[in-house]
Amino acid sequence: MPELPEVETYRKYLDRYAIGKRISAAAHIDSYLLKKALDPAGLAADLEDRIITSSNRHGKYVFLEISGPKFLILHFGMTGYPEYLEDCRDIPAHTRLLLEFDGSCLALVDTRRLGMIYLYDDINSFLDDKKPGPDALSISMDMFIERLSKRKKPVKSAIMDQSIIAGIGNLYADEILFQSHIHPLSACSHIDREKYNIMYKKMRHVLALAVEKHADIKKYPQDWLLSCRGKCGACPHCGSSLKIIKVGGRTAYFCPGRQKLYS
DNA sequence: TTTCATGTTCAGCA
DNA sequence: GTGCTGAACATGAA
Repeated sequence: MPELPEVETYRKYLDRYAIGKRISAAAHIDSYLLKKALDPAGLAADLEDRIITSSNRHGKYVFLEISGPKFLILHFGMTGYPEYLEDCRDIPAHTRLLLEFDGSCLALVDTRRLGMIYLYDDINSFLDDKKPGPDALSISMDMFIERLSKRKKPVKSAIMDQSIIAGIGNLYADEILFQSHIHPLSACSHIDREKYNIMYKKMRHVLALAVEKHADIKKYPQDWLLSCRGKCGACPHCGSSLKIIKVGGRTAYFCPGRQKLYS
């Protein structure tokens, strides 16, 4: 479930289990995930005998710095996650990249294969290529308002647009709008500044608390939409039934009684 | 069997 | 050029 809180949780997991490790070999490489003309043999050769030295994150991307230096850049798609293995003989199904250390292993597992793997010499050239917007937990309120308020598209599509703000996906977009009392179809250009202030604070609150809870939905407050989405069907605040619509091709849950449409 | 799913990308259109 | 929409991608669960 990789949106910003999940990806940050994975980054911390990698910090714990991969930093300082020497890569003795890379195996189980699925070329479908390799981008930028990477090929399995070339990637394996580039990774071999390197040490993983640090990690960073921008939006939904994790950057693993390896001695050289180079940067192994991971995107977890819709179903990806890292898994550390004490015993390399027990490789999980759907492993798309396996980094072998001296005795242990790190698997990148991704059932649907929508994840992405890049290797870059530096992070800035990667950011120049992909041009993601500012990270959702780093952006200032002024920048947040500036980047959103001129858009004409529905606010939900805008906050999920990685080139506007990086890190928010379908589930957290619904949660942020739910807590901000904004209808997902509201036009960005019609939301007033005061409401943007609220949305900004709710965005930070939702993402920060989700990171603190290690993106474990079971630990989220009961009055969050995420604790309820797809299960209870009723708004955890007012009890009226949640509505399900499509916004920008994605399923949106919201409470029509509490979320105002700006149009 | 069909539909849907937390991801991005890109062709096509106004 | 800008900005937006919807289909496509790969796979499994309901």
